Amino acid sequence: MTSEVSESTPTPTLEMVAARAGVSRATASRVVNGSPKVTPEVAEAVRAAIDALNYVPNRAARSLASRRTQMIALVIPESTAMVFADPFFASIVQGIAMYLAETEYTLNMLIAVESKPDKTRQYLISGNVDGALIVSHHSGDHSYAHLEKSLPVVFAGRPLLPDAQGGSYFVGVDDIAGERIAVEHLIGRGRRSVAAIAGPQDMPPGVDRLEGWRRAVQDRGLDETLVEFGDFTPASGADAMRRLLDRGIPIDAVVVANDQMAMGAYTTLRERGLRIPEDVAVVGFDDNYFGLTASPPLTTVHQPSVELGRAMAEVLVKIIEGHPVDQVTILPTELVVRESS
Amino acid sequence: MTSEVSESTPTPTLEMVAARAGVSRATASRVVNGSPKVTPEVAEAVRAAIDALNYVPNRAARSLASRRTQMIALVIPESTAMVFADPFFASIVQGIAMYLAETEYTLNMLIAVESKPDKTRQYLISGNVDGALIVSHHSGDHSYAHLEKSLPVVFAGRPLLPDAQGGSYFVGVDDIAGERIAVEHLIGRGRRSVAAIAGPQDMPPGVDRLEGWRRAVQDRGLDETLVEFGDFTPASGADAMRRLLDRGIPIDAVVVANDQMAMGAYTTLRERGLRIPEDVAVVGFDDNYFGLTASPPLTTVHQPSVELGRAMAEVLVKIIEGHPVDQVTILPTELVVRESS
DNA sequence: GTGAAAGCGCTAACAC
DNA sequence: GTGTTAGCGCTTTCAC
Repeated sequence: MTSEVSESTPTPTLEMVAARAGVSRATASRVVNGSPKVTPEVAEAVRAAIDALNYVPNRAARSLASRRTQMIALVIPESTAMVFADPFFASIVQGIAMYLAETEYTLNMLIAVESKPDKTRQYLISGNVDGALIVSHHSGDHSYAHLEKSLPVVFAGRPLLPDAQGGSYFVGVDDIAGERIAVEHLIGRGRRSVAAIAGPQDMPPGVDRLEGWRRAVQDRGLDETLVEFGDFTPASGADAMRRLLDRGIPIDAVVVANDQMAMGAYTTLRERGLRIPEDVAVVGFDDNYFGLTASPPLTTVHQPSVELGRAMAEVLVKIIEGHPVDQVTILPTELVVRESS
Repeated sequence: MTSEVSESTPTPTLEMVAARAGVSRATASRVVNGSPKVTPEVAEAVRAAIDALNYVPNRAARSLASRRTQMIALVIPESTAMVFADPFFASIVQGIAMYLAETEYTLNMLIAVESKPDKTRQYLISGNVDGALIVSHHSGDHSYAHLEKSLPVVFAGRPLLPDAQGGSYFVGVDDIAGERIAVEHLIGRGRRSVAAIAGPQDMPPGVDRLEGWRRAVQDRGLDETLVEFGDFTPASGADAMRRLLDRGIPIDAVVVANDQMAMGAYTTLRERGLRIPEDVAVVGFDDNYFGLTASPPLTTVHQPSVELGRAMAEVLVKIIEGHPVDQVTILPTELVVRESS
């Protein structure tokens, strides 16, 4: 047993490990880094010393010498910082963190303060991290556009300008296809007046989901003017629904660009005494538990959010380690039919 | 203008800054670190060189030499990783990140994988970070109990065992007082049969909020048996409400240990044809926008979650920098009266 | 396969 | 006030 009154043991160094194993620091280092050119017995001895001493490499020293930091930045623009209130982003972060927990990389979370735009940029390009993950509502953001020249970067979502993606990498879903399937589902159930509550048109998901609705509606020759916009918040969804209803045109279904606005639409529909789905069917987008636990449970387009985060991290690590990866990774969406449609 | 075809500029070092400013590395370092013992003119020259070169200190080198890492770990147990789905935790993380963004410290987010409990622990005590923030449902968690002997640690919530807090620091709210005020509000509005939907009894907030209800109810000599338990999820709140109603005892109000379970209670109440608040008043706890956007908007006990995160980070930084801080920081809750009561 | 030696970029005594 | 001098703990040629 260890002495109860043991002095706080000095942090073990590679030097100590090497001494205990009777080898040089170089060899000990090789074992730590899994170099193949070490005799099994020697490696074993070093490993024994390592856990006898409870040795953990000093990251600072390691990265100073190797010029790799083993750190990955997760950059969140301040304006998106409310991100955390959004279960979708929350899940992405979770996916990233969980993937990285299995690797040697460490997650460095940065809130990019807008008043000091250069601070974040400088931090990133100054070799403090091996790569960056950018999670922003406005994907392909402003200040991060040319970052990929200095270090590997992976963005959530799709590039803002399809042609301008440069050397950037993206991980996202096909919003157009996802929303389109939602509309077709509604039409398939006999709905003929399918309105849309769209998201902001300066964000790719806002644009693409609207486009998905538009294409489906055009295909069937239905009314393409039945659209109102919101900003992804529940309140804005409620307002948009109100405006849609106030047009006086009968509506028997509405696809909403995210679950939270769909919840707002629920509120308005109830106010007006309309039943869901009997009078108006509602379909959301995201699949978070706002919708899952709503009444009636919301039919929605599921995005694999945790997997999205996981994939972002995975792509970045591959780039860093020089493995080949596609520039754009698209994960599938899936329509989850519940009781609101 | 800079040449368009400039080679990728080598990362500037302190050495280069010093040379350009015509001083020694030591002096340059002093300027970078804000030492007072530098002649203003010299300092100015160095500063000029710094931004001419766009110099950013290399963290690895700095921390290797100074034995400080300028990194703070945010530890989230895997079991709590769903944390991110909980707006309350999400806000705490946001508060932490935003505070740290203003300091020299950097946030290192770790998911403590339960299958390798020592990995996280070792990482923390091996000098990779200057301090740790522990955000766990089970505050004062298992493996982190004795961490404070090795590095500064701040926990969210209150200590599990009041006497066993040792050298630990805590930041939280007074759940007992908060819930008590909620109950008194209900009684003040004439409710006489105030039930409780409590949280898990292995978490301080679960225990304390129940205790707050109990004390208030006891004071007025009301029924103390009207309690059912949930696990903080909406579904469990719905179930608990169902069990409460099934007892056949008339209930005219219910305090729920968090907003999400309150949303579940809403669902059940509606199922049973009971009106909120006419038949049953409902009060939640947290104040997130599940409740805010519910219909009717939920009366709830507000927790200053972003501030809680901010305070955690602030306390930790103070400890690290040797400033005095209280071991326990309690932030105020506030009853937000909306339409459900 | 293994060791010796030379740094990685910076801070911190210690002289001056 | 400023420069000199040692390292911080590790990786990585380069010989052997």
